[in-house]
Amino acid sequence: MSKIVVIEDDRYLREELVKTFSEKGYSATSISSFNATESDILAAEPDLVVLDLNLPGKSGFEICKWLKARASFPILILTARDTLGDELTALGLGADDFLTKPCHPNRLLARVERLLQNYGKVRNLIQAGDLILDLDTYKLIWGDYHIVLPETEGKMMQLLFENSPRVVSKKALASFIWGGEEFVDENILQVNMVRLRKNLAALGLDNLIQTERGQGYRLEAGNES
Amino acid sequence: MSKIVVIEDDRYLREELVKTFSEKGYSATSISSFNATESDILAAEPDLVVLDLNLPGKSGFEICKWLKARASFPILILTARDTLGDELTALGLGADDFLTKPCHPNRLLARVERLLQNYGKVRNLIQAGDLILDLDTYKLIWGDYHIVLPETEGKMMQLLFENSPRVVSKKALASFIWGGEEFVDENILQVNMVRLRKNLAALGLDNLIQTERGQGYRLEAGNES
DNA sequence: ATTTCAACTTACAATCCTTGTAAGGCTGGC
DNA sequence: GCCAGCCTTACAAGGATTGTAAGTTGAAAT
Repeated sequence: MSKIVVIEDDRYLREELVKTFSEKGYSATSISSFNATESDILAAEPDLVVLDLNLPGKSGFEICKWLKARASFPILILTARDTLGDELTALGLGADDFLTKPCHPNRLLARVERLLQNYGKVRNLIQAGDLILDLDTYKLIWGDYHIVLPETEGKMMQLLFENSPRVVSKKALASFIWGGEEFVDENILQVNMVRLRKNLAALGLDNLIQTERGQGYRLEAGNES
Repeated sequence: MSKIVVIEDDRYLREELVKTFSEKGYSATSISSFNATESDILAAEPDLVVLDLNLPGKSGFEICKWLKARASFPILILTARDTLGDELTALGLGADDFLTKPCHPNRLLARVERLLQNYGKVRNLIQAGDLILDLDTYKLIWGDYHIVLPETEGKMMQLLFENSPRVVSKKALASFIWGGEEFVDENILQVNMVRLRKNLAALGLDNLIQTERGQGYRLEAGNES
């Protein structure tokens, strides 16, 4: 059965949620320490995340955005703050649904069920800014346009997505694409970078990938908050 | 701007909704006669549909299912019947969101905005039963599994999807795939059918496409209501 | 201004995937 | 058993993708 991870700092509600999901047959867990929240979530390999916005330390918005850039599970925001602004922000960052507390368990379950069914792990989609990348086919979506990249270029895109907007070294790219330990030829990487950039330009994305001389490449994702 | 079509039999609410959307800059229209609802909607080429469940004649559920099999725009159900069962049914049929009347305009707008942004026309997805087909890449999704079909097989799938569960003649398939008027070779169609079936079997979908001797092929989509 | 090294660019050939052709085998209904 | 309709397999042409080779360009430092 699907695995759900609950991110909620109120202990009572957290356990209530886990119980609700468990009773419905889901494998539900939660995170109780919020030091390395994001990586803890990734490590748990969830099929869906229920995320509170008010957490000690980092904001739920940040976590949502971070996760969406490197994983494809749906994120359901569950918050006490009933602001339309919050809802718009969350949905803009890629959140898949937005419910306010208190929330009837059946309503929550219905939404979770739908997300798992419709937008679940099957669609390997990751997101950076206003770009979406399908990891199965390397279809890149931007606004009304899309393009299907060949595998090598798609993998480059993937690693750049996952680290956006940080710099990715050529070494990291090469080992991600070809898996090899040592880094024999650096020319082939550049060739593929040219090809990728050409494909992106055809889409209208001209300066998406920037070169950091001596360090590597960086993807500056588009308009977001 | 995106085009929204409102399907609602209550005249007052219908005009209210159209006005709400228009003021936000959408191109909103509605349908006032419900004789050929489904084809009217398709003919309007919407980017999103707001659909009431209680309509004179056919049920909203039927319309939702029919549309999802041959178009890729998101469908938002807006209904007065606040039953959890309805919500589950609608979402199971592929509806993308579910709101109950009365509904604050801002809430509705926020949801519409999200659907257009996240799951809009960009992703060319059509649905038949529990299967999903991406028309850009011909990625076929079934539960936890997926496969990427080559173009020819993907097109076969598409036409079978759009007519499911009715029979599609070989002639129709051939002219859909190759466009030609006359139907020269029928062997190539069978070859591709074998390949498609082999690919489906690898996914676990063994008897998905049935042969109707002398008539054509038929796609019997999986478990649904 | 010159040097130097990283980054960029283009052309070409090997490889793999997809497609159509060909030829024969199977099957259900009469 | 016969025939039309359907299925199956093997093969070759064509195209897309990938890596190789061999340069040219450009920016920082002297």
